[in-house]
Amino acid sequence: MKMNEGVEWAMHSCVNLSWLPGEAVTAKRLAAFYDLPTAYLNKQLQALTRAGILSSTSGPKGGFQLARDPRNITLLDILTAIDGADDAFRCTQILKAGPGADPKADYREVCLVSQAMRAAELNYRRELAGQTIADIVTRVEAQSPAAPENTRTWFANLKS
Amino acid sequence: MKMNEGVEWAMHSCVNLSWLPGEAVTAKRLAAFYDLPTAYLNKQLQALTRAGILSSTSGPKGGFQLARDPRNITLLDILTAIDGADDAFRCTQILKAGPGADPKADYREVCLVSQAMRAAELNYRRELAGQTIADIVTRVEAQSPAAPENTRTWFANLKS
DNA sequence: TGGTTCTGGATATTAGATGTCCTGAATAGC
DNA sequence: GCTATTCAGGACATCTAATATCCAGAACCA
Repeated sequence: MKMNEGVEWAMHSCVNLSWLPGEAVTAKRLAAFYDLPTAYLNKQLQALTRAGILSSTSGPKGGFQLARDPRNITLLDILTAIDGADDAFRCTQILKAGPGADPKADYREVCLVSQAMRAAELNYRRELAGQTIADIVTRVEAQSPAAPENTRTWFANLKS
Repeated sequence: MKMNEGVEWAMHSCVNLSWLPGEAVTAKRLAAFYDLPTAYLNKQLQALTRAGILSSTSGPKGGFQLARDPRNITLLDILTAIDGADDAFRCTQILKAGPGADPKADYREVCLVSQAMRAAELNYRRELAGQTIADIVTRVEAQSPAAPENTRTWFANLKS
């Protein structure tokens, strides 16, 4: 059970973009910031855009920026945009192959192993839905007060 | 983010074994019950054995059985045995590549994105640790009172 | 018009999950 | 002791998904 690395990239990208409001940042510059592969990060940013988390503009002076208030972007929003909405535990309904199975039953609903796993995962997602990018940003600024300004000057000084 | 299917197999196997106490059940018979590939299910049962959840005996009349009381086998025990103890979200410490990074810091601990994701996952695991095989069994028996007896007769009548 | 950037599809590469096979060790029954 | 059965575990094959690159097209600015 390993999560898409793009989730990590996307979350950090959103934190950085929250410090650059109203500014379009290109995928190349964001990739350079953390030394990530540009084209692949671009794919993640596209996914965030399709999900309505970022907005994008083409052409020179183009790039990505947050599409809405960081207080309204949850960690679950990002996880879902990058990794999809499917649960990690997938009930393959093995009970259906067992003796005494009801062929009409949907064991993804009925099976109690499946229910227990889904309940735990639902809780996990609920917890991520309660955490916003703004929450993270607040904590980062408390931990490293210079971070916002450092980020802004880094992006301002980056040539290419 | 997709979980190993073996987790599902292992949980259902443990439920079945709880209805056959003191009896050694071969991997072949367990596989036949749900029409699973024998050799591969055997690998999962071996993992459960290494984790101390099952005990195994070789030779004729050999097989697997629960190594301890179902009330003392949690869903987390099984998940960990099959899928390992690693978190799904792996902090790759991309902050380390960023400007102004502390080369000595362990960002798996410091990074606040990482912390938020780890906290949610810890909660998930805590919830699974609170659910035992005995809990599942109790619910299954409430839902399908005939299940234990049906399982026992099925295994008793199975020839090969 | 030319250069820049996002969009999205095609494709390559790699890692992990899934599944099979085989040898060896343990064990029960004869 | 001999044989058949079963687990233990490594080697290997296959398949799928993640990771990564590339390119043609559209949007956009100067």
